[in-house]
Amino acid sequence: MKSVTRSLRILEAVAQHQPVTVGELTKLFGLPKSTVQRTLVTLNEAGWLRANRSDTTRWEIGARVLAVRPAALQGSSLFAAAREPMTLLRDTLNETIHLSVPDALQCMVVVDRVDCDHAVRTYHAIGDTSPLHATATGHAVLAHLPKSEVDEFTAGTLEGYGAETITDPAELRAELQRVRDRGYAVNHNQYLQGVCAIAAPVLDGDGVPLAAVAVSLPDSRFEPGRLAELGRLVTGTAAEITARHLR
Amino acid sequence: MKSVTRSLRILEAVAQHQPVTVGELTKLFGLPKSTVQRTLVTLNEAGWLRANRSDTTRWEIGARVLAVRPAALQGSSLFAAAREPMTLLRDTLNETIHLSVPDALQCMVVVDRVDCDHAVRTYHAIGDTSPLHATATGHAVLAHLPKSEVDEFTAGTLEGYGAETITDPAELRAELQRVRDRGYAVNHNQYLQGVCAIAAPVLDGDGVPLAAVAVSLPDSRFEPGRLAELGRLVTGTAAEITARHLR
DNA sequence: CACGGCGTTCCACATTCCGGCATAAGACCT
DNA sequence: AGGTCTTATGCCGGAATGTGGAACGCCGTG
Repeated sequence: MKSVTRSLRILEAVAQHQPVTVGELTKLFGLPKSTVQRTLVTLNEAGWLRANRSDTTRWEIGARVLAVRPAALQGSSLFAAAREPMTLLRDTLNETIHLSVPDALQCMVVVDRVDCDHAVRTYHAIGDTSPLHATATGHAVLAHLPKSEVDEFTAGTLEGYGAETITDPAELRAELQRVRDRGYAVNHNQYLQGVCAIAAPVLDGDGVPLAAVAVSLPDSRFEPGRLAELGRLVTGTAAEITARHLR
Repeated sequence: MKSVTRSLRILEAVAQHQPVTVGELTKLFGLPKSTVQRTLVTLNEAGWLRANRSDTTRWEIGARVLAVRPAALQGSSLFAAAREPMTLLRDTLNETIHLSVPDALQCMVVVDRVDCDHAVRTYHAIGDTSPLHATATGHAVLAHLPKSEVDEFTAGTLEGYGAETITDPAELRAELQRVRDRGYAVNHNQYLQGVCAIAAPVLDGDGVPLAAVAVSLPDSRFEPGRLAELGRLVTGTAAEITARHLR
C-alpha cells in the first residue's frame, strides 16, 4: 500500500522537522507538491497533524500520537518483566541500564531506563533511536536474527560514525559470531564517542530477539579487566527478563 | 485518501485493543478480512505495528510511536510557552497543574504536568485522554469554539460517568455560557469521583482554543470559599501562556 | 507594476488497491 | 482419529482511487 507507507513517512518527517511547510517536505522527498499536500490534509483530517497558521501554513504533530501508546508503555508483558531485573542490575553496578527494542530492522529504540547516581553518566532519553550496526543493543539483536535477515540488513550501507564503527558487512558478521559465542555484545566508541556499552538480548520462546538490555557507562569508568564480569551480569539479567516474560 | 484514513483508524483500534487479532478487527470495522490483513502487514513493514506470535498472531503497537512521541510534546511552541507559567502556578498553590489539548473534538489529551508534593494528589499520565463534556479542560475549550462546532459536538451522545455529569445538550450550552462569563471552568465529580478541577483556555491570535490549563486537586483539599481566587490564578496563568505563545 | 515563490485546487489518466474466493493450518468438540 | 469450525495467508480481475502536471490566487519583493 504505497499511499499508506508514504503517509507514515511524511508523518515521521513532520515529527522531525516541525513546524514544517509543504515546500520543505516536497524538497525532502522529491515528490510532487500536490501529493504531499493531499497527504498532509488527509493526516490533518484524521487528527494526526495540526495546521499552524501564522504567516505560511506550517504543520506540526497532533496530540493523537500521544493517545496511541505502545504496548511498552502500557505495562506490556516485556516492559513489566524487565523493570525489576533492570533495577537489580543498576543497584549491583550503579550504572545506567537501558532496555531497547528493534524497530523494523531500521534502528533500536530506547523503551525504558534505570539511572545510576553518578554525576557523570550517559544519557539516552526514552524514544531515542540509534543504528543497529553501531550499538551494543543492536549487535545483541542482530546476532540472534536468522542469517537471511542479517543479509538483508547488511545489503544497505552501514554508515560510519567514527574510526571504530564497523562498516564492512563481512566484519560485522564476524563480530556477530563473537557476540553469539560469548553471549553479550560490546560497544566502544562505535556510535557515540566516550561511551561504552555491554548488551545482551531478550528472546521469545522461539529464539527471536525481542529486545536488548544494556549497561552503558562513560569511558572514564570502564575497566577492561572487569569486562567478563559485566558481561556475565548483563547476560544474567537478560536471561532473567526472558524467563519472567515467558511465564 | 481512503486507505490512509482507514489505516490510521486501524492503528488506533490496535492501540486500544492490543494485543488484537485480525478477526477481532474485521468484526470491529465490518471490513473484509483481506483488507484488514493487508493494512496490518503494511503498518508492520512501516514499523508502526509489531506481530506478537504466541498461539495466533496478535498485533501490538510498535516502537516507532515512541520515536515520534517526543516531537508531539517538545516540538510544539505551545509546550515551551506553558512550562514556566505552569510551574509558577504550582509553586503558588502546591497543587498539580495539567496542560491538555483537544484531539479532533473527540477528547482532551494531557500533554504536560507539573506535580505538587502532597502525599494525596490527583494523577493523570501524559497521554491520558478524557471526554470533552465532562472535564474542566474540555469545558474551557468548548466554551470558546464557534457555535456550529459545539452543536456538532453535542449532536453525539454525551455519556454519563456519575450523577454530576452533564448529559443534556441544553444544559451543557448553559454551563458553557457560565464558563465564558467568569473566564474559567469548574469540574466537581463530573468524570472522576473525588476530583475537582478548575481550568482556563489558551487561545491563539484568532481566539481559537488551542489548549487548557487546569489545577486539579482531591475533594478533601478543595475549599469552596477559595474558588474565585483559584479561578483568578488559573485564568491569569492561561493568559500568560497565551501571551508568551503569541510572541 | 511585473515578477517569483509559495500554498492550494483541479482533472483526466492509469496505477493501485479492493475484496471475493480458494487454500492451508490449527483448534476444538464429538 | 475424524470432522468441523475458526483463523491466517495468497491470488487475481476489475474498478475505484490516488497520481502528478498544470493552472490559480495570494503575498512580498525588486
